[in-house]
Amino acid sequence: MDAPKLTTSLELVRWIGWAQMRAGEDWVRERELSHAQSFVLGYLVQKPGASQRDIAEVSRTSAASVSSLLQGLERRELVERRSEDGNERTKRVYATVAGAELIAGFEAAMAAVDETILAPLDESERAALHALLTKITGQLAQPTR
Amino acid sequence: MDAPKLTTSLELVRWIGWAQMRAGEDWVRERELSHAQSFVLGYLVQKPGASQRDIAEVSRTSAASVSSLLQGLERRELVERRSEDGNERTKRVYATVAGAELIAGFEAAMAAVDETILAPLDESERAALHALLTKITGQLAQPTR
DNA sequence: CGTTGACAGTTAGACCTCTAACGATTAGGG
DNA sequence: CCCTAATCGTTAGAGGTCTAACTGTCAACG
Repeated sequence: MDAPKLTTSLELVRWIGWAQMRAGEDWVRERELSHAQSFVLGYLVQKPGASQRDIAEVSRTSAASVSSLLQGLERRELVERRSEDGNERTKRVYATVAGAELIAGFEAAMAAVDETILAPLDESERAALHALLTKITGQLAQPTR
Repeated sequence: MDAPKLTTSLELVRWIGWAQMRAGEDWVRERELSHAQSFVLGYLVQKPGASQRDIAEVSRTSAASVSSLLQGLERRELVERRSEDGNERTKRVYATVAGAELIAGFEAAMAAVDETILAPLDESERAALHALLTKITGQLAQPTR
């Protein structure tokens, strides 16, 4: 999706964010992962043992989608589900070694994309941009971790 | 989708862009439009008479999706398709008055969201942000119009 | 205890988007 | 002219996400 006019700052933000997303999606596509799957896998690397409930909340998707999405990841042995703590109702989900390695590759690719996008700015400009963006995001609802 | 850590500038950009998109999606959802439909309708308001080919290219979606997407918009009388210029192969698409009104409401809503997001910045900060973002986007592939 | 209500996860069915294959129309070169 | 190739749009089938309804588990309270 292109931004239509690119006049206001936030149209520019939309455009940049979209360019990032497209690059990331290209990367995961080549590995036959969906955007949602890569996000969930990334979350599991940072939060091993998260419940499906947690995953649904953080990725702002439905519990039903998480269920089928994890089925796919489990089939490819990127993820494991177990019941623990004598709790048969909740399932804890863990990324496997293969899953963690995949995510490491993804994050490296995204960092490279970010570097490309920021290339036109020098150090002081980057610092200024970061300060302005931080000021904006401070006002928005914080992400859940 | 939340951004995971929010440390780098581009993670912040992702986060802001995502907040915008979510707000926009809420708005169109209430009107029973998909994100893709609202985008296409918006494009048609700016480019009356675009071909389906054009629409697919600009919205970076498949011609097949455009086809069924326009069927939905046509059923709701937000859009019209006609063949013109003695050309029976290409169909030209136009937003109806109702369609244009819907988009006007959408854009007003998005402008309000943007204002809320930018609220923490004063005039000079906004100018600085705009300059930095322009410098970045100048390097990226320009949108197709 | 036993019942009732809340909670975690799965399944069923609808919708939307995609890729691939297909008609139909147009343009261009012998 | 006509044959070929390219272009525009549609249809068919697969895959993914959503909502709603369901099963199974836990907790609380009489």
